[in-house]
Formats: sequence, C-alpha cells, structure tokens
Amino acid sequence: MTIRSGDALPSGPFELEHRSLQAGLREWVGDQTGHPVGYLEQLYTFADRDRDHMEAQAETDSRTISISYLGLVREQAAPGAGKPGWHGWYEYFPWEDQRRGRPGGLVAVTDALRLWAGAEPSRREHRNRRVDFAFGLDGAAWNEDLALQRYELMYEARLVTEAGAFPGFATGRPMFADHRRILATAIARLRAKIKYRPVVFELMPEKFTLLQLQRTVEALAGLTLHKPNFRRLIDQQELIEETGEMTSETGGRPAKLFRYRSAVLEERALAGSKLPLARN
Amino acid sequence: MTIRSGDALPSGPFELEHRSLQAGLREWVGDQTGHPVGYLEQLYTFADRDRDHMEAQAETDSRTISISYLGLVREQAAPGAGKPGWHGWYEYFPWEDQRRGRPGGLVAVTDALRLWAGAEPSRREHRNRRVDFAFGLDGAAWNEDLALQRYELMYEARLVTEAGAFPGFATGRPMFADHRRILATAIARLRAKIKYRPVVFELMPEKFTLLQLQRTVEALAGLTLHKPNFRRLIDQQELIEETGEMTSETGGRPAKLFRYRSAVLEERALAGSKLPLARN
DNA sequence: CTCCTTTATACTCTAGTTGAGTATATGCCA
DNA sequence: TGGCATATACTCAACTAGAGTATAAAGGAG
Repeated sequence: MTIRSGDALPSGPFELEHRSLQAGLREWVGDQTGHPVGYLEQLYTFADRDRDHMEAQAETDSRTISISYLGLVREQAAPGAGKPGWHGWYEYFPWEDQRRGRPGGLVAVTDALRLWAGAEPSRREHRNRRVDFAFGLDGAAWNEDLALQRYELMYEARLVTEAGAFPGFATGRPMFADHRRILATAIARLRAKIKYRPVVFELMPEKFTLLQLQRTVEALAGLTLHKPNFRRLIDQQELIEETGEMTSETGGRPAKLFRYRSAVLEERALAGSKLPLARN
Repeated sequence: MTIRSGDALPSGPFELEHRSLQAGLREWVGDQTGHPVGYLEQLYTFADRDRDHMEAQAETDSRTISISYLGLVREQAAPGAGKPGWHGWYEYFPWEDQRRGRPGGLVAVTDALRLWAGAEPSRREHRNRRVDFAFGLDGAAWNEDLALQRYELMYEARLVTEAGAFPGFATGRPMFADHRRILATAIARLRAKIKYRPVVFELMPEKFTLLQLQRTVEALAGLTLHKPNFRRLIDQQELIEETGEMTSETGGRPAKLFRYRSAVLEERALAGSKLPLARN
C-alpha cells in the first residue's frame, strides 16, 4: 500500500500528541491512504549517517531516526475515503517471484553479480559464495527468506538505481529514499514469519476456500506449494473450520468455505503454526 | 553484563559524533563495562509515553526513544581495564531456569496468576488460557521461547516489583526502569535464535568440548538436552571440527577439543542451523 | 591394584513428519 | 455428453527426531 503512485511507503513524523509509535503510525497511514491498518509489527530502526547516501545530513547538527513497521490489511475492508495505491511487491522485486520458475531477468542480474565478484580478485571467492547462496546457484536451493540479502548484494554491486546503477537495467522499480530497502526487510520478515505464526489470516477475508489461502501464501513466498500437503498441514493444525457454505465462483467443482478459528489463532499467534515451506 | 552492581544494563545517549547506532552503542558499552562487544543485534525501539509508568514525562514537551540491542561477548576475551558486572540472567528470572526441573518458586507465581485471572470473572477464562499456555500448565508443555510473554503476564498481574508488587515476593531481582523487560526480550530472542542460527559460537572460547557447548546451549535455553541427540545434530551440520587436541580437565575420560569452522559459520549465519530444542 | 565413578563416544530402534505421487468427486461449459 | 477445471481423499517411501543402550577411557578411593 503506497503513496505517490507507488513511489513511496506511507510515513510521517512521530509527534507529541501521538500516544505511542504505533498510534502515530496508524494515524499517518490512515491519513495518507484512507485505509486503516490491522496487524502491525516493528521492523527496524535506522539512524545511520550514511543512510541512503544522504551526505548532506552530516553537515547539519541533527539526525533522522526512522522506525519502520510491517503492516497487514484486508483489501476487502476498504472504506470509501481516499484510495490507497495498491502495488504488488514483485513490481519492485521481480526476481523474488519464482512462482512460474526462475524469472527470465534473473540471469542478467546474476551475470552482473559475477562480474562484480570478479572485479576484486582478493574477495572474488567469498563474493561468489555469497551470490551462490543468496540466489540459489551452484547446487544451493532458492531460499525465499533471503530477500533482504539479495537486495543488499545487488545494492553493494550497484545493480539497483538507488545505489547508482544506470537506469534501464532490469532490476525492478526503485522507490523514494531507502523505502525499497525497507520493503525488502518487510518481505523477508513476513516470509519467515508465515512459517511459524498464523499471520496469513490477517490478509484473508472472513470466508475463503483452501485454494485461496494457498494462493495467498504462495504470493507471499513467491513459490508454488504442493496442494495435498498444504491442505494436510492446514487442517492438522485446526486453525480453520468449515462455515458449512460452498462457493462455485472458483471455476471447477464448488469449494467449501472456511473461516479461521479466532480462539485458536490467539494462542497460535504466540505459539507456532506450520506451512510446507521448509528447506531441505 | 551489567552496570551499577547488576541494577541496570549499559546504555547511553546517541550523539552526533557517533557514526551509527551500533558504533555509539559499542562506545557506551566499552566505556561502562571495559569490555568490547562482539555480536550485536537490534531488539526493539520504545517510545511510548507510558513506558515504565513515567507519567512525569507526559508533562514535558519531549519524548525519549530507546533503542535496545542484544549483544554477545566471550567472557574469556576480557581485557584488564574496568570490570563488567557479570550476572546470570536467572538472578532476574529464576522461573526461567528449568534445568533442574520446575523451580520451587514457580508454584507461588502461578497461584498468584490464578488469583489475578479469577479477579475479573469476564476475562477469567481467557486469562487462564494465557497462563496455561505461557507457563506450560494444564497439559501444555513448557516452552522456553515464551520468556517475554511470561514476564508480561507477571507484569500485568502486578507480580513484579516494577509493576507495583510489594517487595519480598519471590519473583526475581528487579532492575532500573524497564531494563528487566528489555532483558526478557533479549532472552526470548536469543532462545529463539539459537535454534536456527549458529549464534552460540559467539559465546564460546576458541576451543571447547562438545559437553561445554551443550552446557552453554542448556544455560541459554534453561533446559537440559539429550546428549546423544545433541552430538548427532552438531556434527551432522559440520559446524565444528576437531582440533586434534584433547583435554582432561573435564573430569572423566578426556574429551576432544573442537573449534568452529568459520567458513561454514559465515554461510550458516545467514541460513540455518539446528538444535534439538523442538516442541512436540 | 582393583573397583567405582565420571565423562566421552558410538550405535540402535521406533514413531512421527514430510515430500511426492495418485485417484476420485463434482461442478460448468461447449 | 464429454472434456475441463477445480476440489478432496488416500498412499508410500525417505528422512528426522526423540529416546534408550552399550562401550571406552580417564581419575580416585579403598
């Protein structure tokens, strides 16, 4: 959910009248997008002088401290006022979407990373190992959790425009200041989290089919899942229950509608929940 | 590693001459404890008006933002200057040490929590479920990761002195301001982390035996582990290698000395590593 | 000098989990 | 009516994790 036609994330200064950081954040996001946020989770606090190459700041006698958050909303709950600019995050990170196999553009990226690695002979081996690991090359498997590491490698190798790359290179849409880095942090955090906390349900409408749930998880992880195993894991954990209703809007055979069991979710929100996304 | 004889954590203001938050933190900790920090990881940023009941603050026109970190050091690496006040964290959280079974004092705590739960009939059931879950009662298993939830429950029920409990009640040693909450956050984070990142080695000396490693993990988790399984998991992952040396300082049969394989650690620091600490 | 204690190390067994594949059911639409 | 798309149920083999057992090698007590 963006502002400025997808160029920036909602944000604003923390002010004295705000009761808490979260309260202030909710207010800013609500004002800027016309959409109330549900789930909120603190991500990271930045205060480095060289944050996004803002050298000018070093000359003033003040510092900006940015506290970033991950927020989740239900698209369905949209009120009338204001319209949030919805943008799929793969617009900014095309290489992160592996649902239809490796995206074509990835080869150009990893080739460029190889060049960067070779540019400094002393660090070549180490850099190549980092690239292999982050991008699942040379025997390593693709790990969707490493979204931030991948972005940081590309930043270090100056393959993204905000790090000084010449525009036009197929490395996704840039954002204002360091917002794309914050987004990468959020993606990595959310991808890791869905594997052990039932946060997906924060994104689902009240009633949904099992395939809708699976598609949501897949969209977050950027991977496709094995359908039978997904279903087995979901109903083993008793996170959801049948509503009794069916829907035939899904195309083929009508599907049962489910809802999440809020009592269980409350506990599992603290404890665990599993998804068939584990490595080998 | 504390200051003020164990009453407070090292801390200090973030100033203009600090290159970054981490740099500033390293400087303050070094100055206050005479001990350089190794591993650092950001925990949480607090800025709430009612942080630790500091009502006075609401009247001034400024707010304090506290950014907390988890740091790890090797005790062995101590330089001469200054002496850090080492305190075991179970001094502050005696109920968290389950290595010799349930600590005796826990019964008094959970009894008091039951009373608190019953005090409000409408929330009784919900509160009791939270207590069961956090403290592993009524069929639930003890989960060492829930250190923060346990502290927060006790805080809510006013069983800790910083929340207004009468002193003398056996609920561990309090700390300055909200430092004990920060410590609880750090414990929870570290306990969760050792299960999938090889951070334990940040605490180990260069050479160590397998039992020493196990004892360290046990101290962190507050649990005892199955020795054969621990060893199996450790050498399956090839995180460590034999030095070729032996030590007979451990009591019985002399043990092999191991060191960690830094090359592997570097990768695993990003990827995974396992410990036999899983739930059932 | 022998037995006992303590620690180290190796091996086995079983239950449960997980990844993958296969088969059948039920609606819509041409 | 047959094909297509989706939904749902079942099977199987490989692997993992928890638990237990057995043996080796030191020091110390008698």
